[in-house]
Amino acid sequence: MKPRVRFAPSPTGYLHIGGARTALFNWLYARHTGGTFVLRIEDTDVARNTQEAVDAILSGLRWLGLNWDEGPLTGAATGPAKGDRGPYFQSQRRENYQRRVEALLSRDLAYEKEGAIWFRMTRQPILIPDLVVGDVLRRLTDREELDPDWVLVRRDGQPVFHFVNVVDDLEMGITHVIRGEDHLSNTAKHIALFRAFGVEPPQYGHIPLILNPEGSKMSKRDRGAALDAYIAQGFLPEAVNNYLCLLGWSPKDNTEKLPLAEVVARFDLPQILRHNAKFDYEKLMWLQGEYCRELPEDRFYEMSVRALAKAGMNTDRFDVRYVKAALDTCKGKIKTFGELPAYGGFYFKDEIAYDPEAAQKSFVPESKPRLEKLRDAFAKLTVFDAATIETTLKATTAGLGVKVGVLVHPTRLAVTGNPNGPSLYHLLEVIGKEKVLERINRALAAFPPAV
RNA sequence: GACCCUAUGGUCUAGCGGUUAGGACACCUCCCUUUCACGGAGGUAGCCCGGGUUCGAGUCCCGGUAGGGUCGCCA
Repeated sequence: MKPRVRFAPSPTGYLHIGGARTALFNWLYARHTGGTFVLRIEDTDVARNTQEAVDAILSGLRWLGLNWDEGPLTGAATGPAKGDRGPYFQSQRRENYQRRVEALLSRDLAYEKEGAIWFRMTRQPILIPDLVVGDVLRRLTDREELDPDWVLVRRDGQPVFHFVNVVDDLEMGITHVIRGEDHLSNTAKHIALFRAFGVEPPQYGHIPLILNPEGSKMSKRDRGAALDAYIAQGFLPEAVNNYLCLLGWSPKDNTEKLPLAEVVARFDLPQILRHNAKFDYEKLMWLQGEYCRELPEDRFYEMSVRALAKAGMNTDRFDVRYVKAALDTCKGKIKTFGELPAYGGFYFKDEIAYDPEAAQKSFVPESKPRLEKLRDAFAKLTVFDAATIETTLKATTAGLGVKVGVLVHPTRLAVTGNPNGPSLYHLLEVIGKEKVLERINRALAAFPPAV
């Protein structure tokens, strides 16, 4: 029988990186084994559920490319879904829970107390066979020693997580439960419930947690915790996926950068690590840079244009060849697309704002006549390409008896407003002689007067 | 507090009784480039502690310690 796995988030916040990693591991296992990946929305906490959170889960998974074989097609709880084990929103599965409660009640495996319905929990230690951790014998804690029973249905009629989770896994035919290790202790409750229903529990695989750099569970205030931040900052899903694969799983051969398709082929539960991993934003950023640098041109352009538009820069008013040439000088230099407006925005702006700190260093009285000399040399050029520009600039500095940097820095600042950026000679070529002269003149006017 | 999981450089990890303990990120130095990146060459830095087992333990066992998780009418 082919494995059936699921990702069952509760829509109470944003999709966080730990949830995304759990989804990814389930998806990988399904794809590796030819099994089925189910998405189920656990919206039983009516007080904390939000529609935005549901939408964020669906769009986040789609952005990562983690397509589900069964589950909702839209964020609407009563909307369309694919798969024949639905509904896939727990809020739409009330009758199932009711039926299951009654079954337990009728066999005295559950009872009512103080308006809630309680499960008669075994006092015996429960063996949790775990595909990742190994066999775990869970004993009662001292608190449970007093009374191991636990609530199935709250006084307000709402069934609790442990109950609905088990009922749904049972009815949806889930064969492997791959989830965070924070559920390991609670698995004893789940196993006992499955047995109460007369069925053997699914197989479990508890994966290690993702910790923040301080060493505790990632929370929303931690940098890098929210998936939508990556989307907003112009990360690439392949980079995020790749990094997430490396947190808690290892290809065992020192490979760091590997495409998802290869992970699908190599992924399996036994190679999942047993210890928690701290989230390393820098390493994710490194992978992001790697993937960004290798992006095919058309995708790079497409994402660049979108990032610029988001920052209010409309590239449509420029010639396509100009846009492409401009973006070419940025490719391989930026890591995320969120950096692009600040890095290469000068290509698409009319007014250049000078970096104040750099202006103080470069726009000094003694460099004014030098920059004027360069401007005059540029003005005489009939060919304005990178090579000619470089030769001209170097000849000018040589004539002045100064280092190349003496002209490079003020020129860059005058034309781009930034202390650094794409190759100066190439960016000047792209911008074109006319605009370059214009910008140099404008900068010259901004120079402080000589004393 | 009880129960459970875990323990290799700052971080992610390889290792599965005999290795000069390997790789990656980060960091430092140099080269390339008089921007910033990329790239190249070096470098600093590690087996939590204590007992066993063994001719020999990062590797196996036990005990500490430390970190994490769980003990809700949250999920």
